Amino acid sequence: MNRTVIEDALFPDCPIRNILARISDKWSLMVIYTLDKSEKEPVRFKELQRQIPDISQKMLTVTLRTLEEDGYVTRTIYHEVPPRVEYTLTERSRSLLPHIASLIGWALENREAIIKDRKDANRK
Amino acid sequence: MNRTVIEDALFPDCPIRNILARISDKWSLMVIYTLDKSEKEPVRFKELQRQIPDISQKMLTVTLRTLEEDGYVTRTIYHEVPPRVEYTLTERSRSLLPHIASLIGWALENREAIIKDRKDANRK
DNA sequence: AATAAAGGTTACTTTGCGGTAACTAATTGA
DNA sequence: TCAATTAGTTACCGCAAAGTAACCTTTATT
Repeated sequence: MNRTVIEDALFPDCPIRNILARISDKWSLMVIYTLDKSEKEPVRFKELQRQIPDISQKMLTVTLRTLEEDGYVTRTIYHEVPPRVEYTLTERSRSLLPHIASLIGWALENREAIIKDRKDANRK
Repeated sequence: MNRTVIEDALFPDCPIRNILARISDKWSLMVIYTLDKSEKEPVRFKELQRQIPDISQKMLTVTLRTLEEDGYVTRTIYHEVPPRVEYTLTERSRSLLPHIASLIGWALENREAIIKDRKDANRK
């Protein structure tokens, strides 16, 4: 990755910006990580809700649908009553996860310094 | 980085989420990459505007101020007329850039497949 | 006397993300 | 007969992010 490639990749309304925007919303990464936790075991909708207690039902649905559209999760419907719908991560999200992890790692290393800087800036 | 750390790092309203949210807004990465392009040469406000033509003056100001608050850029004022204000990246953003680059690299590798999936999903 | 220059600020408006609450389906158990 | 269960959908609302346009400052130039 050289700088020229990156530069081109971020021009206004480019697909890269678009792709990253869709996973940097409020809930996508949280959902992906929750699914990842289960080690390839499919997870039901209700179980996701239990593990992410502060997400609303609507946003869980919307987030899962968007993730499915972009090929990050698969959705399997079982026609039972009450309904059973199971979600699993695709290979695509598994290949994404290390990159996210490296970002989070960076944030963990730098968070104290950043929060301090932020305070100093607002003190003046 | 194991999964437990990542999990903890994403709990609701945690500082990590907060830090990442502030650089995943509409303009921050674009500004950081534009500054990076100049190879440690300070860049003036007007020059940033020229290189990011679709950003509004207000949003360029707001973005730069936020980046300064969090220690990603330094802002140097020269009391001349007309005014001169120069921006440079800090070591902090230079240490962040490789992680972003790896994400963008991933997006480049996967973009065609993702866009295809998205089309297929909407065709049905 | 008017204009341009750089780097903003301000007020106002628009957009869209996300939250809330109510409603649905079909079946089982009390 | 009623409630509970799962996995949603729908309509409505609020807030914050972002866009637009006008205005400001001081000095040099025409």
